[in-house]
Amino acid sequence: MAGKHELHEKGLRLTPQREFVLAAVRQLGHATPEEVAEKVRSTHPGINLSTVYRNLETLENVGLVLHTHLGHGGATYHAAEELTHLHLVCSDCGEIGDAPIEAAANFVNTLSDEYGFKTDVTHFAVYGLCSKCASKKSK
Amino acid sequence: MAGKHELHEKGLRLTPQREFVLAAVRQLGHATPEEVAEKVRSTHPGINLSTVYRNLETLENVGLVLHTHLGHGGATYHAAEELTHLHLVCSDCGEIGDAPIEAAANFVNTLSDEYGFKTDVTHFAVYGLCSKCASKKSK
DNA sequence: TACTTCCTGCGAAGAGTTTGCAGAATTACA
DNA sequence: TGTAATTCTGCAAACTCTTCGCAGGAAGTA
Repeated sequence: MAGKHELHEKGLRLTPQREFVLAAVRQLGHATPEEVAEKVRSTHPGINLSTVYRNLETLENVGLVLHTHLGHGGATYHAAEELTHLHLVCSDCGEIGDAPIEAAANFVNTLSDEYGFKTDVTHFAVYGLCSKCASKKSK
Repeated sequence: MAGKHELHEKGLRLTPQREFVLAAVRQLGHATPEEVAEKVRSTHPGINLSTVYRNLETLENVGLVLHTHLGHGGATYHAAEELTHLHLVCSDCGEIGDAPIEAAANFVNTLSDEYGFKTDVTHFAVYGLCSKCASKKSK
């Protein structure tokens, strides 16, 4: 699966901790550093939180993972190749939904054409009410 | 300008601290709690940071101010009546630009029609490269 | 004015993240 | 395969940002 060389190619050393962190990010989809640590501990109990933080940063620097801000303050991490969707964060229930990037295509073009702003769609969270909470409120 | 009654009408007591916090938010446009505190201290030096936090929360509860997440973690506060624009946060220089809400109208409709998601446009930040940084990079 | 209730300042506590250091572990090279 | 150079990890402490408990003080009410 995850060839060992992808870390070498980036000039990084191949340590179990680093592999586990990368694997955890890929499995979790999106996860906070804390969640990544928890996941990693299921196979590598001794891993330190600092190590997770440092590896997330390192992996982000070489482009293997990315982080997004979903609002509550902390960052959440994604495998770079899996970040192909928008995040719809419900202000009511906190649920994080997905929508394809294409849904924002017009919006991105508008901002680019009219304001010269090159939107990084993969990095922003969209706030609002999910369909469940919206219908709950209209009752 | 800011009639004294607007706080009374919300069932809040009228304290100098509270008035200053509200005034600071209105003057600053968008500001972190720390910035609000700094602003308030220019006229009311002794104000405590906790007081600022508590008043921001109180004022938000009654709908006079709102907060948005611009990404770096902390929240920034706005006067409710002034929050009529999108935030374009530059990932490179950190500058916060504005765009009218209408620029997102199509996007909001798309999400509503296709995913049932009711976007709160005033609460989300848009990440990307501002025109200055974008042209810098293309050189 | 006197009373009730809310608000403020202060200090401490809590969550989340970063940093310095010493001891491993990994890699490169002979 | 052995050895040296360098990076990485774990641990503990430090830091930032935010919240909380408490006691005194201020605002509102009659």
